[in-house]
Amino acid sequence: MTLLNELKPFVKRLRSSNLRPTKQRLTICKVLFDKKETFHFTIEQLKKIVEKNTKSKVSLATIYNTVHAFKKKGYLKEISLQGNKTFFDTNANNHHHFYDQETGSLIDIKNEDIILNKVPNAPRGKKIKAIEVTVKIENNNHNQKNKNY
Amino acid sequence: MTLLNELKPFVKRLRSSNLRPTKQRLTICKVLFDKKETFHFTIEQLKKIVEKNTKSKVSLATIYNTVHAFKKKGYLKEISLQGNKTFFDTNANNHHHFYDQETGSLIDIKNEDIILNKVPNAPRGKKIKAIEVTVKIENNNHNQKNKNY
DNA sequence: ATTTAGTTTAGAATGATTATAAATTATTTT
DNA sequence: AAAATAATTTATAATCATTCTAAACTAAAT
Repeated sequence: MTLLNELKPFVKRLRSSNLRPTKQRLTICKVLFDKKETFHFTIEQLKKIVEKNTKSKVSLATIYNTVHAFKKKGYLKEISLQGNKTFFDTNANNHHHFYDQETGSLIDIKNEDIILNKVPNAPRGKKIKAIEVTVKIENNNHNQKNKNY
Repeated sequence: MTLLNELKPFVKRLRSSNLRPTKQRLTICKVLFDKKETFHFTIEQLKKIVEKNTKSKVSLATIYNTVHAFKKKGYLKEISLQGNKTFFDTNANNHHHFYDQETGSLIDIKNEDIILNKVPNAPRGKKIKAIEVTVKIENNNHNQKNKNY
């Protein structure tokens, strides 16, 4: 009954999106949205977390299907990054990122911590949908010349 | 001899980067850097252009090798975008992009056309290497409700 | 001219993602 | 509540981009 209660809002949310509240989807919801903090993940990572939580296997295809369904409904954001792995973000609101390519680490920047003073007009017939800033970072000592102290 | 002359600067450039000026690399240089305007491309696109230009086959591996070598030397930039295909940019300077996900089209925004007024400090031990802004655009009439005129 | 080192190449290997089609499960209809 | 239906899950195959490999080739150095 505790279980039922904690899943109730997800059942509602899924139903309202025309997604059937299946066991798999509810587990994934719990893993993704029942946290204090938002976070970033890859498909493989999510699969592992879900399987650890449920102590049972979930098909990789289901993870892909569900993540894409959630993305389409606006519950998840796909993050634009170089490289071949796709990252997702449980923070679906507009916000920005620090990205360290050397370590692959990704850190959220709150929307209000970046202010754009000047933005060009969208090309003819188009309008701006979102603005995403990626601040690429590297180690402080990177490229530091050897100094003789 | 005309041919030799127009390739001379590329020979020089390659040599100075410790890259041997091979036939393939020189053709790729010509395709990439002998244009008035910079442009964006994928590996497959570049392969096609190069083969049309030389009327002969070039190995896909060579295209990959060369593009990565040029990127490492700073002659090309890899563009961060969602999706599985990697885009490169012959404009290696700092600049930003409009991106229309529906059409996949990518348009340069000059660095000076976006001004960031507020930027957060890099995390501890890190420094900012580059800032990239992606302005996502969509059709003007997207999501427009039907109106009865 | 010979040697050495770097480059190209075709094809194999890998890794992420998508497609497929049968089995299962949720919902709707009766 | 049982039967019919429609959506979902699943394992596996297929696809696609990218990287690896090792042999053949080419440029540069001796």
